[in-house]
Amino acid sequence: MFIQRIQSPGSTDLPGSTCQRCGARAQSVCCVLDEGDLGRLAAVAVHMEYARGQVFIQEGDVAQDFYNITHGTVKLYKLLPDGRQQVMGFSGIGYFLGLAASETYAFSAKAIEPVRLCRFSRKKLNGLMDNFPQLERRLLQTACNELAMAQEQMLLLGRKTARERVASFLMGRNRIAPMPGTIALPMTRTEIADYLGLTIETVSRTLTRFRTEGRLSMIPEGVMVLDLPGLEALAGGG
Amino acid sequence: MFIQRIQSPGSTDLPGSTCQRCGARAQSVCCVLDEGDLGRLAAVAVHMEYARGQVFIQEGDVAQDFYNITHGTVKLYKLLPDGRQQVMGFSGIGYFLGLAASETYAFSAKAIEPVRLCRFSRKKLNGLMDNFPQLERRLLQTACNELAMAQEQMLLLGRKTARERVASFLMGRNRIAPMPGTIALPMTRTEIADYLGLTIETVSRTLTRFRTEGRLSMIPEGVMVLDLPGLEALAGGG
DNA sequence: CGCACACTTGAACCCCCTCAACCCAAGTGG
DNA sequence: CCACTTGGGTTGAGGGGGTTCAAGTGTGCG
Repeated sequence: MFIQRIQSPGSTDLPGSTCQRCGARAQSVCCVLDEGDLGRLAAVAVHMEYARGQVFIQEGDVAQDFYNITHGTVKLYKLLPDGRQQVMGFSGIGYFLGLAASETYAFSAKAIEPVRLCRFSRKKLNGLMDNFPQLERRLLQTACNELAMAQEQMLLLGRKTARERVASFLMGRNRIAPMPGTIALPMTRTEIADYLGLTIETVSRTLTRFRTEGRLSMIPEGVMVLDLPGLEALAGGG
Repeated sequence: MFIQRIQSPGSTDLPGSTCQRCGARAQSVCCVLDEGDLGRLAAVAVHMEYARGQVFIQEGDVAQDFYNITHGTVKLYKLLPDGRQQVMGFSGIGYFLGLAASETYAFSAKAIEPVRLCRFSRKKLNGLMDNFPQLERRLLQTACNELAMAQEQMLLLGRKTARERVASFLMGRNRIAPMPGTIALPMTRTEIADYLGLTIETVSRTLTRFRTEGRLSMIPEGVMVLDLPGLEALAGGG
């Protein structure tokens, strides 16, 4: 449960330089800032690193910080009192965490791979937003995107069958895959099940059935798509 | 399917006056603007009225307008190709509709009661946001609230039982009820079912069972809560 | 080796869905 | 006035998709 603070080596610790050479910059909200303004962002950013399995946002805690993921994957989830879990999503590089209207976090966040991220204090970022309206507009866009994805997931959870859910999940992963057709699944079957509102057994059986139907093949890191049109049709509920 | 355009009578049609005396102002995003700025908002607003059953936003259509509800209730929903329906939410007075990152609407909207609303062109409102950053910040808050509610609904759809879903729905309605304990249900059982990821029969049976258990009593406009603690406990999944 | 963890597979069960009948109130039209 | 229709709601019987329970496989690791 201990938190490791990453300090840049002296020569690269000039103000702004860390943000300017950040690998996640192009994919994150930071991309709306130019080289000069990045310095002011870097001044309020703290680099963090978490090991696999670490929970770094706890539902209900006071929301003091925002996070921007630069490496790895996290899962966002909510729990019921008896332990039932619903995963809200899996977030990777460039993803902005912590958007919340209320004073407390609405969900927990756990690293499912080794994760590196930037942490910003809410207060300081609010100050930054006053000076950089394009940052605020970008966050509004981000929030709207999140909302659209959440609504798509509500359709899945409320009305799709198990086969349609698993197919939808795979097609969603395929859309963000660096090499389409080869889908990485860094999360466990349990986590997939908790994301899709199913049990681990149903997920496993459904994947097996997709395999025996020739729609995909299993590889160590995930799956390879063999029948893209078929899976897309299933995912769309057609 | 025809759309009625409401024109204010001459004497009240002064710029800004319509917004200043709007009953929904205090509950809507407009509340961040002062009396003077309201005039510029009123200049870009068009008052609309829709009868019960009218669909005024169609999923997939180009998103040219935002809407702000001043009277009545609308349901927001998505459809699968075969007709399966998922209701994303029921929106009442003061609610801001049309927040969308993409160029097209992500859901449809139907009036389930006679509805009056203000329509703003996206373009004009974007121009307004440049001048009134507090409006943009309020929209960001709104979007974050929506997101939190959507995530709570994902937990419901993915992990709660039928009883817990209906109880959660009733407690949610109770929270926004003008007289707590007396819950208005302007939507049909079918619409409740499509909101909760259930069938109409299950919703009906569950309500009947709550009644026989002495948890509520049915009234013409909705239900009256008799066992608030019990329903709250059920809703929370306890 | 032994343990933990992730995953798969089988069998039985159950919650909710499907199908169907029925009630009731509000039109509507002769 | 009654006959008929339509839409919303309730209730019952039966079936099925997914869960639950259980056993077994594979794999990484101290």
